[in-house]
Amino acid sequence: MTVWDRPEPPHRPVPLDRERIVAAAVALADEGGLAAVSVRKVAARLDAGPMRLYGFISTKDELFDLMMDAVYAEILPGEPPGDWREALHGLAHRTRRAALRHPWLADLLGGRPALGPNALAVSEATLAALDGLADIDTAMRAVETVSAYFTGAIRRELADLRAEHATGLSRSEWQRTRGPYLTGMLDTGRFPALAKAVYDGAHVDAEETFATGLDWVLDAVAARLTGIDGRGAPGR
Amino acid sequence: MTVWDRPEPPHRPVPLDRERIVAAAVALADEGGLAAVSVRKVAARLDAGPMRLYGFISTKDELFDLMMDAVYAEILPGEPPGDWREALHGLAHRTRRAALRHPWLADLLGGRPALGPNALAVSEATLAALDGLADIDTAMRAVETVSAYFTGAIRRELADLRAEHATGLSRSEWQRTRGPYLTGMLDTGRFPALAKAVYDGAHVDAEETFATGLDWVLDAVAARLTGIDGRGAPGR
DNA sequence: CTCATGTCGATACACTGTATTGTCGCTCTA
DNA sequence: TAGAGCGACAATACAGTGTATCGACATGAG
Repeated sequence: MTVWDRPEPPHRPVPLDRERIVAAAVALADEGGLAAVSVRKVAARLDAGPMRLYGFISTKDELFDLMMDAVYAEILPGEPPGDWREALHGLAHRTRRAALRHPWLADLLGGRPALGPNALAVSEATLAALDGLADIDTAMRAVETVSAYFTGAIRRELADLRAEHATGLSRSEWQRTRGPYLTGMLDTGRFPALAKAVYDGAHVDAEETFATGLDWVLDAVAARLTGIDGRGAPGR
Repeated sequence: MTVWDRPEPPHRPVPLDRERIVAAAVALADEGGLAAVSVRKVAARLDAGPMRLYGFISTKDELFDLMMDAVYAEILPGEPPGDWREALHGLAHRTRRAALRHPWLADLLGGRPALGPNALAVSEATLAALDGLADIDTAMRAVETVSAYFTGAIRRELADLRAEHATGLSRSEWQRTRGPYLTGMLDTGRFPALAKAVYDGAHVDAEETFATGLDWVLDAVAARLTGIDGRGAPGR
């Protein structure tokens, strides 16, 4: 029985694991946004039937969870930070850069609790950088407050960015599309303060806005961390 | 020709407007989350065919925009705030309460630029409260920073809340579901700082966490607003 | 060599957003 | 008053979605 007689071995299914699945899903999302990630398309990229994936995940949301955690791997600090401020500063900026690389991250950020191993590692590294500087509750508040800030800021930045890009040519095209409505509204005179802000504002670039707001928040944290009794000035 | 001879007039379509459409959509979302809002279901609530809605919106996303703006009406300050801090404080808390009434708001917050009339009115009222206290750019930064904070904080709070509720009975059931995995991970010893935080943390309630973080951020804003030269302490 | 097992793919279902097309009542004109 | 145009509405259609179910089949054990 020569090779010629023997039929080709039956098409063995491609071996699959979560890593390959997530990589395919992330690639799809990078190309076409979260909406482009469908169970069928991910499976197709892996030469598998759609139902195959349900051996590894039990719901599409879980696929999103895995994608999130894959990105948290990019957010992990490369080397131990010098101090707590550098740790939080770095965390915020790395998260932002990850979101710029993977715009769909903005849709997921803060959407569900991040409990994957990489997300936990990020939390660990961050909390560790605050160790000994304050009681645990203050440290957690610090992390949560800063995280809340950059989550919100990143979401807004990417929402704006997407709104611009959606119209086609960025900026000029956008001004022509959204402009008429907005200028129309502002010219009604019902929003004088807003109009002044829009017309007289400096329109600083996104990164600087992000960095500045972050510094404000970090200053607030510093005030509590370095306060004599750990409480700092009373709020309100 | 009596009434009896005359046939019933043909079924006249229910008059429709955006307000009714949005009200129906909001009701559906309140009951079953954003996922429960489908063009068909909204239309069905109004005794209309699905395509009917496309005379008022051109895309489902636009329906979401309208829903958002409807909620912004609830966020508008009832009376003029006493000072800038009260304005921002009130804005944050009203937004949070709106999100607790309409949990789906968390999915939309910060997702797309809010340009509806009510959103603009909210921005106007907020910026107006800061008028004269600083240059325009500083005022905008203040609003954006605080907004970023409470957007992120609200999203996280509702994500956690949803994760708890999803398992069925809140808290105890949740501990039993997510608990095993989390404790398992923490007990590996790979996350000592995180483990300490989870086990020794005080687990303060959500509203206090929100309020405290907000006060921190407001303090940071205050430092810039009342600074002699409007810049306050240099960051980083 | 046979049989049980468990993995994989096909099929199916209920549903989605939206384009297209047809219909029908109203209003304006001759 | 008859007709014609028009605009709003509904029905149908299509391509795609997440996921449950089920049948087949290659692989391992006996």
